[in-house]
Amino acid sequence: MQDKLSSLPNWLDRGIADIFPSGQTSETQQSLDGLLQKASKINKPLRIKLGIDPTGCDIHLGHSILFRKLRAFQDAGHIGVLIIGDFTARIGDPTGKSKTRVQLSADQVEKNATTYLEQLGFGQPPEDSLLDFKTPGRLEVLRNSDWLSELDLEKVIELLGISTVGQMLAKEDFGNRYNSGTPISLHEFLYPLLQGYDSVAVKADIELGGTDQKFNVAMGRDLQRHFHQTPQFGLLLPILVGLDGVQKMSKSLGNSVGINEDPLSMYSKLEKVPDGLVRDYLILLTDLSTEGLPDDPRELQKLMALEVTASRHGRKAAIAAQSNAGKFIEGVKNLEAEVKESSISHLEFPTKAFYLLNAIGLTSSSSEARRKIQGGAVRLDGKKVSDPNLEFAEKQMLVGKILQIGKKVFRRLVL
RNA sequence: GGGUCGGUGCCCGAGUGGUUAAUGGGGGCGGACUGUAAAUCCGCUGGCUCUGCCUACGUUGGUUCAAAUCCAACCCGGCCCA
Repeated sequence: MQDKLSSLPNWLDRGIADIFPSGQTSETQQSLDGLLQKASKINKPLRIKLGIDPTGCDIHLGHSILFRKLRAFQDAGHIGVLIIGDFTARIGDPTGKSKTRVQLSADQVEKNATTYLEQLGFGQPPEDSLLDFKTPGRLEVLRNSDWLSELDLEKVIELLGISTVGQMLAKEDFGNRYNSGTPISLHEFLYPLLQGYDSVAVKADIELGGTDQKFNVAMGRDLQRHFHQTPQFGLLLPILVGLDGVQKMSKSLGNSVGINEDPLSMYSKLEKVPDGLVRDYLILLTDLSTEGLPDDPRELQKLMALEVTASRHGRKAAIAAQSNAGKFIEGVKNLEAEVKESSISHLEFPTKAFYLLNAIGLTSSSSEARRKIQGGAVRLDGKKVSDPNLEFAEKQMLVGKILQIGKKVFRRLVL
């Protein structure tokens, strides 16, 4: 097992959670290593499937692990087959879900897909983007509605016959939901089958996915076998734990870092990930060698934040972000150029402190603004504001000053 | 389809006629501390230019001076039976 893994090239081996099948080579089933060697011998690139659900709009670092690996395959000369699950998105992957997904309109799905591709670097030179869209023969972008919307009932029944209720309930998410009495709709059983059918449709040699996709990827193998194809390999990558250090990175959990966030935000978020995660982040999100890393946890944190930021924005921007982040922490005194500005020109004077906070969007309600002030979180030019009803008679009392909530949120007030 | 139990704030979960914007826990946010963190302690956690007003306990109606709490219908779900 160990030998087998180590025989893989380094670009492929780094940060892998699971490869299956991983058993010894047999007559009918070769190892992944063997498959790669054969491909290079006969000069036939492999087809690497990666499916994405265009349900949200923002790609975060957690997603980027998969794209980074797909890119590595591209750079090694293989074909990335990016499947936009425009059809399956309408069902919703039940993985890890306990609630019904909102049904997306076809328009919305299409819009999301476009945003996804832009974020992945569509139209950009390969050196600036996550995936290589430019080099001929390295990427296919497909939509699974192309083949899934063609399925007739007979075919659907055939697909349903390939799996059993027992197998479905053996899937962790379904099993948990079933045992805890949480509803499972029948159509959700279709999701793994349809995703598996994608593998048949694109004749995938390898499918990339997070470890939570094991069931779906394995289902792809079953379907390929059923349709007389050579079953794909499953290459599972770890799920990135989010900034909270507990749950997987997810925008809705508020523990994520968007792939296109500005360098300062990205760096600031990354430099405070829990110590236990720092090495994982380095391995999964950068190409940095794990040899000779600093022992001091704080230094390691900073290094990781710098490297990850650099991988997205370039080294120069990352270094600037690191220096600015330091100023944020030292406090408002040293803060100069890099503060966001908020216009107060639309405000009517006299105005009260809590109203100001809400009007420039620092809080989501005026009640919240009152609470923040009462809780001692608000400062104006470093001086604590403790009365929500504090009045400012005219603009001149505020222009140029810096309004602060907590330790990390600053706004310079301008006209 | 029948029986039965249930649907409460971001989540879980108390409350079964009246100091209930609704106990408690989680999460989140803020303060102290610190490595910017973790752990710990403290505070906040519906909306509104707020000494007050408004909207909230699946939905809609009803009973009552008064309902999350009682009644009816409907919607949604679990379990058992078919």
